[in-house]
Amino acid sequence: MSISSRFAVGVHILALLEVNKGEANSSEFIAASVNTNPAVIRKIIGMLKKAGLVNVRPGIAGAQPAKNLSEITLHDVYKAVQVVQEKELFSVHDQPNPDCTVGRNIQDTITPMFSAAEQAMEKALDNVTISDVVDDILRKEAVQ
Amino acid sequence: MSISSRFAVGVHILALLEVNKGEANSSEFIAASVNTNPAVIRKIIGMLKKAGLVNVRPGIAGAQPAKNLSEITLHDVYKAVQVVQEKELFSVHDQPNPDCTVGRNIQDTITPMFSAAEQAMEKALDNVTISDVVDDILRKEAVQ
DNA sequence: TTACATGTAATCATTTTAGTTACACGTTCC
DNA sequence: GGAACGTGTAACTAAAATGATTACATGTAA
Repeated sequence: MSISSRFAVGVHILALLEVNKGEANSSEFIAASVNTNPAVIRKIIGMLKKAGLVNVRPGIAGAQPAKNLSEITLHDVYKAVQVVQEKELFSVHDQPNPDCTVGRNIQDTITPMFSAAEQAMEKALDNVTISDVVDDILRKEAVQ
Repeated sequence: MSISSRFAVGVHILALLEVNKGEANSSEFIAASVNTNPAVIRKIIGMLKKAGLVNVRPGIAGAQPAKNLSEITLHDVYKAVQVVQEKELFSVHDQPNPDCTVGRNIQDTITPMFSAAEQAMEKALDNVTISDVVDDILRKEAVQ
């Protein structure tokens, strides 16, 4: 199972806003870059907006970053697009047998262990900003 | 999206083998503790066997850990049950527009970033062994 | 040979995702 | 005011993945 590509698309969108900052960046234009449907882009941009990462207004083409891109981390985007929603990244089988020693304790035991691993991942995502992403894209572009 | 509960079930099975080590631990018995179907248990045990974590033989009831439980980490189980198979934990949208600067570089840019986060998570899973899980279960059980 | 266990394939229902369509609503400009 | 264009959002669809279930071949032991 894989994590929703909404995450990667969210990063793509923010990077595109910077690289293409002279343009209007309508949902249709962004959709062409991502290669998907404009409605999908609008939905994801709506999530980024709700998280305070971009500014966008109805009827006006284009979106703008709501803060400096060096202040937006991959973790911010990860949270914004609700990759895991209210649920945990790791799912635990529910309703194990309460008549069994392991069954009645396994959930309480492994949940914090799984959370620790999830937090380690999120911390790693905190170390990379959209600015880093843009820099890397432009570096790769210059080399070619 | 959540990571397959196969992972949690795999941990459950290994812990049960230890806590209940006097018994036969047939797939039917384990299924009752996990609260699922015996065939599901057999499939997961088969994966654990292939990874060298348990010993089990056709026709003979029960499975046994193939090594000391303090030498089996959550990461070992994670890999054994193929939570992410050959794919990455993070999925990247494919076929972004090659005519766009961001589109033709985004995949190569974010893939290693995502991998780093994934590895941070796996490293955290390496810090916990099945022995730790069993100890915690028995500790919780004693308190009640 | 009978009883019981594992190994494994096939099928099904459920859930989630992304894609698609459609339309209400906001903005701009003539 | 109205035409053109854009965002916001809901509804529906197709595809993919998961876990559950059933069935049966194969292995073991008494």
